[in-house]
Amino acid sequence: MRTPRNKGAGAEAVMNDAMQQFREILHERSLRVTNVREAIVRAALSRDDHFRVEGLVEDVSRDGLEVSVATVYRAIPLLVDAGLIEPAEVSGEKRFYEASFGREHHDHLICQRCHTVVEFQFDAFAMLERELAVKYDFELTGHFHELIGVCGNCRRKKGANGVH
Amino acid sequence: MRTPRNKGAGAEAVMNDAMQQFREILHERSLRVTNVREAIVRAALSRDDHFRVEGLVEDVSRDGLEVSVATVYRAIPLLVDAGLIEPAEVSGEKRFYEASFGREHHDHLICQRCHTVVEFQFDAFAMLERELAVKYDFELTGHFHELIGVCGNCRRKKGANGVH
DNA sequence: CTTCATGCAAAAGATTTGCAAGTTC
DNA sequence: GAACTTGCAAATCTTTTGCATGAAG
Repeated sequence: MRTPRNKGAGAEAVMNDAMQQFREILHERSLRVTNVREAIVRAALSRDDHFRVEGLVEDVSRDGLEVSVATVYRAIPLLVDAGLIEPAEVSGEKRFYEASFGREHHDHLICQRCHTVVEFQFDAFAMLERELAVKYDFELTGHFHELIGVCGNCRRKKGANGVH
Repeated sequence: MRTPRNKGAGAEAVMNDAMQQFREILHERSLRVTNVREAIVRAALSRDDHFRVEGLVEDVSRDGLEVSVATVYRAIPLLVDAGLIEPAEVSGEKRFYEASFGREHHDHLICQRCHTVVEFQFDAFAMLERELAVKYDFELTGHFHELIGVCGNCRRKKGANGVH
């Protein structure tokens, strides 16, 4: 469901770069480089899906080190600011993140029945957004763009219209 | 900041149509038409801004009738399904809604410094979205599109770049 | 050895739910 | 009268925070 990932040789290099970038953010802010924070970074960047804070807690502990949710919550903004992760699936009730470092930006097409998430990347949108920003005198720093619908599979299963 | 609203003569007609649509949803589901639900609908459609559940509770009570938050929470999905309101500003931590019945669909451009919200409506986006839906075999039912940036005012106040 | 990080438990905030009493159809 | 609503309070869930103890620089 997601764009190709760095699973092999490149993966380690990406992880190192990400960690480097993370340390820089920490230094800039006079914050400490700790095992726990690095473990959180590794856990987050190892995920290929949309994850929640609880998921990271479990991943870190599965990795040997225990971490409290409070600590992960405190670390999340740092990872976001360092460009390692970003919010995903904003329109739903729950808060999800996804690894973004070293990956191309994309948006999501979400099936409201089976919750399948398809990533898409469509430059035309970005161009229009830039046009709009100029028109309203905004300097763009980010965006959320989610398309909600019913995927082909679900339509075939339960009928051809949107009625439930 | 928002598109022109029905404040005068048309407002009442819109409210009636909305209420009609709401009653239909209730009937379809064998749910009851109650004073409380109608008061919630009136409160929601009277708002021209992005509101929260708590705000509706206050509006309804200001209108003479008391209602508990639980009841409003229970009513929200009905209003959404009836097409009277829709989620707005999902990107922040808090959940906001806005009246949508009888109003043109629009998306938001939000200033991350002063939180000004500018509405925009740009048909070109919709066309691209339809194209994408076809490509991925989705039947679109909705979308969420929020542009984040820094407005001209804020840029002039605190410098020309995005650094804070 | 000063400043920051962490875990824990408590707090806070938002939303949901069980239940008894009141309403709608 | 049967089925649905509502308010209330308790329960959940998610995220934040205060504080004492333990590390990083």
